[in-house]
Amino acid sequence: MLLQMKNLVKIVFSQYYNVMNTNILYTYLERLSELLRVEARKKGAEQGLQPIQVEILHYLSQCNRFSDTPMAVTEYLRQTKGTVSQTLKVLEKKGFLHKRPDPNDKRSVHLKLTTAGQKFVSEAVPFSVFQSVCADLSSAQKQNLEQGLHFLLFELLKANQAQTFGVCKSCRYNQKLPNSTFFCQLVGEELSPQETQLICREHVPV
Amino acid sequence: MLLQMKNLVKIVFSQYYNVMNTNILYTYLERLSELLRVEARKKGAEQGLQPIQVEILHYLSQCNRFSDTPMAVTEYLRQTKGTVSQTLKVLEKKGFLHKRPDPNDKRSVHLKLTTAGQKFVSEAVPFSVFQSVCADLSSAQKQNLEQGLHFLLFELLKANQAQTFGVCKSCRYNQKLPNSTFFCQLVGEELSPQETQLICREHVPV
DNA sequence: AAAATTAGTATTGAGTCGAAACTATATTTA
DNA sequence: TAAATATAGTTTCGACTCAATACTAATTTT
Repeated sequence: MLLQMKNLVKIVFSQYYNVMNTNILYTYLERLSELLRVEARKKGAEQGLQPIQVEILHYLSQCNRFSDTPMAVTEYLRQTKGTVSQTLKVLEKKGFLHKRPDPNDKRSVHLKLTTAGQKFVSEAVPFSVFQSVCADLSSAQKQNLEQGLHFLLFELLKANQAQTFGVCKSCRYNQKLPNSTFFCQLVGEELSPQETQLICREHVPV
Repeated sequence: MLLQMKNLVKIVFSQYYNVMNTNILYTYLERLSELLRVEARKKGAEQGLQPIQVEILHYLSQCNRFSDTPMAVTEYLRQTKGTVSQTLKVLEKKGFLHKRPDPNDKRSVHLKLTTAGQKFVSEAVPFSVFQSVCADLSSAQKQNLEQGLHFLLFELLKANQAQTFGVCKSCRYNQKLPNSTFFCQLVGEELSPQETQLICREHVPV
């Protein structure tokens, strides 16, 4: 590398300079994004999984029972339903999830992780390097980052008129009942405390 | 949507609960990353460009004259040189860049954006929605975010033994000369002030 | 009862991506 | 200085993503 640079010393050729007017935040996010993607690819490759497949498994491990359908995955990942349908087919064939027909709507199916799917997510997401780097953040730094990213994410989603896919705990429709359970005013059903920590496609921020 | 949820009220079926042990920071980054990618895809689609092609053009608009080769792009995006070679071929065919042989090393080529390439980057990166959302951040928030992301990015790169690809201004080898120019102690060449704001593949943080 | 909407699948073509094999040039070493 | 090694880049292959389009079947609206 050094040697190669010694040669570069001799090089002289014209060079236009681009003004650096681009947002540094964008550059950081773009790089981090690419890095995460490459990391997810590496992790997934051990099981023959693509990055998008890893993301789908991760989503399915976090979503509630109203949000585990192909359409919900489609909205979450902001892709077309055809694309998602194909990828789900691959994941099913590989044994990471299976489909259960909805008992009430015959058009609809529910996606459930198999044991292999759950195992993969719990072991591989988020990958260990990321976790150890996060551990080095001070709690103030961590909170600042979380707040900032939350703001960016939700504002971008708002601008795209997309669902926020937050957890019930932070949803307008979620109501605390006296007996330490919760109630969703949209679906009109009771939710256990654990359930309020899962992602919902109908989430509306308070 | 509402109507559909009314039906869900009737649904009763077993549900296992996954413990939410995953890092919220990771989930935010993963989603932001996917959102940025989708957005880049949309922007690029108008010109027939894929997300990765947009990223390559963006990189080439920011890198210095020692870092505009296929190998540098490969390292920056952390992919294989074969993949990058293919993508560059497409970008060249589409008229967004052209290749210039290196006068000193006959193996090497330099990638230069065409006018169309420069025009695309300056208009499309970062996309306008992102810019307007960033404008709503307080300067303190912005600084916190920048610091936090910078930390995550550089620590992850360090963990992967990857080059940091920072700008000369923040490089160990960069030396300020009295006459408001700079000097790179690695390549042994003078750098103009503008040049010190460009990305270098040999960057080593101070 | 007819029309419109919704959930999901299948097909097609351009492109990504890693792996592997390859060419040509440059550097190291013996 | 000749041989071995390293480096920059290209090509080919096969599995996969992805948007677009067309499609089926079920459900809701009119």
